[in-house]
Amino acid sequence: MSPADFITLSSFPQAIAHIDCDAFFASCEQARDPSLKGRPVVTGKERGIVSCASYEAKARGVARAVRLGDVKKLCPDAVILPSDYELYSIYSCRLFEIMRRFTPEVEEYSIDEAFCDLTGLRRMYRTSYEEIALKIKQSIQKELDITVSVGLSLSKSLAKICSKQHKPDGFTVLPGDRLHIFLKNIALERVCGFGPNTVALLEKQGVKTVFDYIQRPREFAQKMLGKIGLELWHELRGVKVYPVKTEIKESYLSISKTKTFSPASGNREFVKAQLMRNLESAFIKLRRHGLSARCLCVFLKKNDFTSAGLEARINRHSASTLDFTRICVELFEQVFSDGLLYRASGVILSDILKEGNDHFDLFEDPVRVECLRKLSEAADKINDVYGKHTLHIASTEPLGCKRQHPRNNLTWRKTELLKGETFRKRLAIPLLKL
DNA sequence: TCTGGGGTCCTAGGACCC
DNA sequence: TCTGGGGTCCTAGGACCC
Repeated sequence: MSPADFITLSSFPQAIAHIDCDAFFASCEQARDPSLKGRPVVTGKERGIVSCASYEAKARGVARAVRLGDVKKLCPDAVILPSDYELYSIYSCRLFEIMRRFTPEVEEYSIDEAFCDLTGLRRMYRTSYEEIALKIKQSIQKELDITVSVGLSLSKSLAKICSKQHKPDGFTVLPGDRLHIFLKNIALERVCGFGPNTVALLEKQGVKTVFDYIQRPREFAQKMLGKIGLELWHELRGVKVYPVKTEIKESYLSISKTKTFSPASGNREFVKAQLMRNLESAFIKLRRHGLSARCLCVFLKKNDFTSAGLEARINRHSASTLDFTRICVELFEQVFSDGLLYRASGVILSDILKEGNDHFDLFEDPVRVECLRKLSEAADKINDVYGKHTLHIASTEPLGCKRQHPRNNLTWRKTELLKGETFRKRLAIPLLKL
C-alpha cells in the first residue's frame, strides 16, 4: 500500500483529539494534597484492591486490582486512600469545562477521558491543530495540576491509539500522510473495539498489526467482524465514521448493582440480605437520575464463577424500592439452591424511563403508589444526611449500615462552591405526610 | 489476565405473520 | 397439508469498554 491509498489531500482533513488523564484518581488526590506529590499513591482502600495507582506506585510494580496486602509488600511507603468519587467528579467537570473553552464539540467519554473535535478551528485560532491541542493540554495542567496524555489524528479510533502511545504526560500527533508508517508498529489490541477474541481471530488470518488490517480489502473486515469491523476499518484508515457526541448522557438503558462477598456463602439469609442491599442501591441510583424502571433481573454468582438469574417485569414503571421487594425475594427463592456456595449477588434494572413519562395502571391504587414514592423520597433524604442505608429494608438487617466516611464532609463543602452546581446538596428533612 | 463493578452494542436464532 | 420466500420483533448471550 502506498501513501496515496490514504487521504493525502491534506494531512488533517479533520482533527480529533483524545484527552486521557494519567492515573486520574491518584492524580486528583495528589492535586488536592500536594504533600502527596512524588509519593506512591493508591486508591481503593474501601474495596481492598487497587482501584488506581499513581505513576510512582506503578514504577514500584503496583498494578490495578492488586490486593492491598500485596501493595504493602511491594511498596511499604505507599499512601493508601479510600476512593473519593465526589472529588473525582469535581475534577472531571472542571476538566471538561476547560476543553469547552476551546471547542463546544466535546464528548465526555468517561470520568477521565474526552474527545474534542477541532475540525475547522485552525482559522479561528490562526494556528495549527497541534498548537490548539497542546494549548488544551497545558491549560488543564496549569489549572488543575494534573497531567493528561493527548492524541491527535483524523478519527476517534486513531486519536485514542495516539493518546496511549506515550503515557504519562504524552502528546502524539498522527497526520494522514504518516498513517502507513505509524500503524505498522501498532498491535491489534491497541484498537478500541478489538478485544482478546477479535485479536485471536485476526491473528489466525495472518493479521498482526493495525497496518495489516487496513491493508486487507473492506470485504475482509466486513466478513470477519461484521458492522464494527467495517466501521473500524474506515476509522483506522483515517475516514471518520464515529462522530464526537456532545450531548450529555442523562438516561440509562440499565442500572446494575453487584457485590462480591468473601468468603463465599451458602447462608440463605445472608445472601438474600446482600441481594436486597443491591436492590436498595440500584433504586437509590435510579431515583437520583429521576428515572423509573419496570424490569428486574436477579442473579447469583456461584463459586465456580458461573451464574444463574431470573427476570421479572411488573405492570408499570416505578422508582419505589418497595414496589420490587416482594418480586425480588420471589426471584431469589427460585434462583437460590441450598448446598451451593455463592460469591456474589446482583440486580439489574432495565426497561428504564424518565420519570413523568410513566403512568398509572388502571387497576393500581394511586394512593398506595404515591405513598411508596414519598417513602422512598424520604428514605433518600434521611440517608443523604446520615449515611447510605441508615434507613434500610428490614431484610438487609444482617448487614447493618455503612457509616458515612468522615472525609465526605470536606468534599460536600467543596461541592457547594462549585460553579454551575452539578451535585445534590444535603437536604434538610421535611415533615413526612404519607 | 485467574476473574471487581458498571455499562453498551451487536448478532444469531426462534416465534410469528403474510 | 406441504412448501417457498420474506419481513418483523424479541431474546439470550457474547464481546467489548472504562
